[in-house]
Amino acid sequence: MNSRRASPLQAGKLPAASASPWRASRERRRDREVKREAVIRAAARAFNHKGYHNTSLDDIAATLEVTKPTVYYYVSNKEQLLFQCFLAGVEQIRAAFREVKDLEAPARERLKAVLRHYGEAMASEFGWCMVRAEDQDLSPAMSRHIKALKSEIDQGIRRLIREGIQDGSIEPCDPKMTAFALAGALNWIAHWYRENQSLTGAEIASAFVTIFEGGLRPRSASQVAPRAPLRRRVRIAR
Amino acid sequence: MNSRRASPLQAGKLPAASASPWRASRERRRDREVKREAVIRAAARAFNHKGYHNTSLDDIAATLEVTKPTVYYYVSNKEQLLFQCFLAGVEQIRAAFREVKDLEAPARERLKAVLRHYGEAMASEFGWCMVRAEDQDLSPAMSRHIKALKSEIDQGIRRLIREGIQDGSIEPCDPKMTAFALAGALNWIAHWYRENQSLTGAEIASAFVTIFEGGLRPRSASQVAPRAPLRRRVRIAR
DNA sequence: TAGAATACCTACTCATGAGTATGATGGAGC
DNA sequence: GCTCCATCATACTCATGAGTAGGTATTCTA
Repeated sequence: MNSRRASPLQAGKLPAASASPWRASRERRRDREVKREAVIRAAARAFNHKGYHNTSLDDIAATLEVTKPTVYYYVSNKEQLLFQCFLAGVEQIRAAFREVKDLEAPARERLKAVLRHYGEAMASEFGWCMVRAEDQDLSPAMSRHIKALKSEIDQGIRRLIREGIQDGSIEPCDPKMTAFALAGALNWIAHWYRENQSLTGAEIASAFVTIFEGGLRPRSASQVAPRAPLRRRVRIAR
Repeated sequence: MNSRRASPLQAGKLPAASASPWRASRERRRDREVKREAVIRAAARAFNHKGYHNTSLDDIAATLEVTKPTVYYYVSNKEQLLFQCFLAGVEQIRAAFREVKDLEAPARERLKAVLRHYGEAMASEFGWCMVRAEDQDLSPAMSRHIKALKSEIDQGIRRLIREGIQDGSIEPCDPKMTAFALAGALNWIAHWYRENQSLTGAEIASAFVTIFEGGLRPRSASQVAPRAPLRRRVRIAR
């Protein structure tokens, strides 16, 4: 483990974003930040895979091929670790809001853009942490912090909906309930999405956006008269 | 199970569904089932409130004013307890499907009926358990069982969507993605809904159904031209 | 080249909580 | 009265996992 010796991969050809910065380059480079991020990323992966409570810090350390105290060298405790994962995910969504802020498009278009990024974030390795970082598992202070961030996003969505209703790009509706429905559908992605899925997060988000936009009720005025009698459900009574 | 002696509360005047059957009536009545259900209900409440891993069986016992071995007298282990809570919730949804099975209405109407019950179940005390009973926390066998039940529900929704597309009551769409979106929005209720909310589960479900049905894009052909220039977002350029 | 940091490891402590062994109590039936 | 069985409590065991104490090696700095 004690290898001085100039490393050849100094000028970063870092293969994948997932490799362990420890064993990857034997000699100790002290880019603390790189390693710290690797810890957080590994934690996110583990939480995503096994859940917060079923992941021990030993597990995370093993993934990185180090020991538990090393993990504690980069992060103060397990709760902090979850919190950092949460932040990493939320930041993606906040960026989406910023990106859209000064666009001149109607609100529905801006909302769609945000939702697409939102969905991508949910399908990322931090999705689970954003969705499952619960008050229940966190100290009161951290719980408040997380709630505030979540609320900020919720309010952002509601605002876009209200603006859409005003500028006529969105059908009048209850902004609160609509925001809940939208966020719920997208949050749920974090529950079922696994990498190596055929669709990317962005594609899923797009599909959802299309569904939400159009609605289930047919738009074509043809409104085919419900021809229920076609159904073959007479069968065994009882 | 062997209750000889006519029980006075046979013809149920059960005050609230929440009272403890133990201390509530000091003398021991041996309706094992009633007590067992009380255990499960108490567990569901506790899981709902504090999460599975943050709830000890001592907690649950304390709620019922008994001790842990008493809980183990009615249920074999913690996992079983979670599973029973899960079942209680899922059964409500399965009942909804059965109820709708032989209706002569167009598929969209049947779907709406199912979704309303679905939403109610999610707002019930078993909602959390249905949504959060994860593979991660369960033995492989139980995990398979739960997955099968979830899949059954998912497939049921997809089938209704397909039927709706066929009978013309639902706009053509991807049944799988649409089912995910619907279920996601409704499942999410279990995360944020708390009793003493102003809306009931059924009302929330109805609101969601309306949103899903109509879609965000305005239906009135008036299609107000996106008058984006109205917006006042020129401000500080970075 | 001698400290002084930095980065990491071995080997603990210690609380928590699931699950159990065993025994007490009290009513039912004879 | 005695026995059986259902019900419940006391008082454990035991594994797990968060977090730490203290030491070692490597690199930086003067």
